[in-house]
Amino acid sequence: MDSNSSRDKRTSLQPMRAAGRQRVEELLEAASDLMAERGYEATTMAEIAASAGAKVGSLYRFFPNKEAVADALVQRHIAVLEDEYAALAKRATTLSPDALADVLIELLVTLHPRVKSLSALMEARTDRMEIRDRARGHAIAGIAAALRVCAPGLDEALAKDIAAVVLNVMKVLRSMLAKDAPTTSGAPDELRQMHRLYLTDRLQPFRRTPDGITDAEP
Amino acid sequence: MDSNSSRDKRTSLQPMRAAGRQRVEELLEAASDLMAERGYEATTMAEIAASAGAKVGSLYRFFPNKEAVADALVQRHIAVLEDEYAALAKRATTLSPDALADVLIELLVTLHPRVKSLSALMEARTDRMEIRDRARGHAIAGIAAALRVCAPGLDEALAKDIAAVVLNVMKVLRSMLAKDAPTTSGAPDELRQMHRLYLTDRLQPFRRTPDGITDAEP
DNA sequence: GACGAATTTGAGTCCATCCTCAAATAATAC
DNA sequence: GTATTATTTGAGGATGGACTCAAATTCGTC
Repeated sequence: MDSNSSRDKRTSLQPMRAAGRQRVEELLEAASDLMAERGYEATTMAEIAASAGAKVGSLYRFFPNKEAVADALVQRHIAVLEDEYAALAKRATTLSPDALADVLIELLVTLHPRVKSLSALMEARTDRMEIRDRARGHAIAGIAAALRVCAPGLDEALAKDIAAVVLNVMKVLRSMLAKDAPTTSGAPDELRQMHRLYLTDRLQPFRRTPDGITDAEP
Repeated sequence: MDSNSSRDKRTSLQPMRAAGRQRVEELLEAASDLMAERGYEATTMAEIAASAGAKVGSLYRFFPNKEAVADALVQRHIAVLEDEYAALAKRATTLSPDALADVLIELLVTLHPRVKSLSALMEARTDRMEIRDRARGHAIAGIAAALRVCAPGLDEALAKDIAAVVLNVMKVLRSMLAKDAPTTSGAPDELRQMHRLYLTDRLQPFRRTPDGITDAEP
């Protein structure tokens, strides 16, 4: 339908020079920090620009509106997650369900510096939810794939259901560890414990063994 | 410090007549519905009034500002939760850990009609977070109390940590069952399963028996 | 029904924030 | 150096939504 790949929302140019690309980086970095800190709504376009050492005009040169900034951030976060899940799927062959549980649940925490504003952006309510839905879909597919590497024979649909649970546990752990966390100190460990119990229970029947695959017994 | 109990934020009168009390009910009901639907920020004062068949002026007669509306809603939600947790603590003597796990996790779901906007309000970022923190505190204390009735001897601090986990699981289940839920259909059951496994594991050592209390063994 | 008090009204003020744009400046090509 | 193109600037325009208030209306009481 579209002759070129640009969004039909008004004008917004791709940066053509090194300086422009650099600016875009700075703007997105600033936006990510601010939105992670205050949330999507509470972050203003002027703040983003100022925090990147620029003026609003520059911001609007590269992004047609505020939502486009959020979308660009989500896109980048998706890319990071894709990479990490791919890497994890490779490692998963050598991991026991227990070990996989631990790696999975810490993933969002260790990845935090690279996807700082992800949770704030996933919570934000905007007109087009499509990108956010895709992000969630990618995350679940990635986790499900890792699970099935570790536990071959695990039903595809079931793997996605389990992945949805795992993703939510990851989110809760992240929120518990946030700096203004209003939770008791032992809670994160309890959460980890619950997650381990659950994944062990779910993956044990399909556990990969050195010489093959043990069959399930109900 | 204050001579009377009213907030120092401008004027706002208590309703003096039946009509006024009725209006306040309608306004809060409308506010709860709208905020549950669209979130705190996206709900405007004019919408709240209109949805209750009133004009903004009436709304501002009883509430000094938007935040006061949210606070009043949270207050009411807290009261509902207090009641429910108290009732649950009574029932808990007769419940096995398994049964308690099931009752607990469904609580926020069954209570939903009465605390519709609670999750939206807990997410909202406003100046004064104090009321929200108290709400969370009450919820955790209520859950912890129920746990300790079911499992006497459970350490108080540990009970709170477990309660924090339970509360978060409840929240996730609620969000999974929301009408625009973006999750796979089997996910809620998986979540319930995880919760059961966890609580069983945690409470089993302190399980109440017909003739007393079995001691813990690590 | 007359009086005062509670309630309702809705037009209007104020202000924050998104977004625009024409002109200035900097980088690149030749 | 000059022409061209990319980038920056920052003062507004436009909008929307929180909040105000004086006047109108309704309610309760005697």
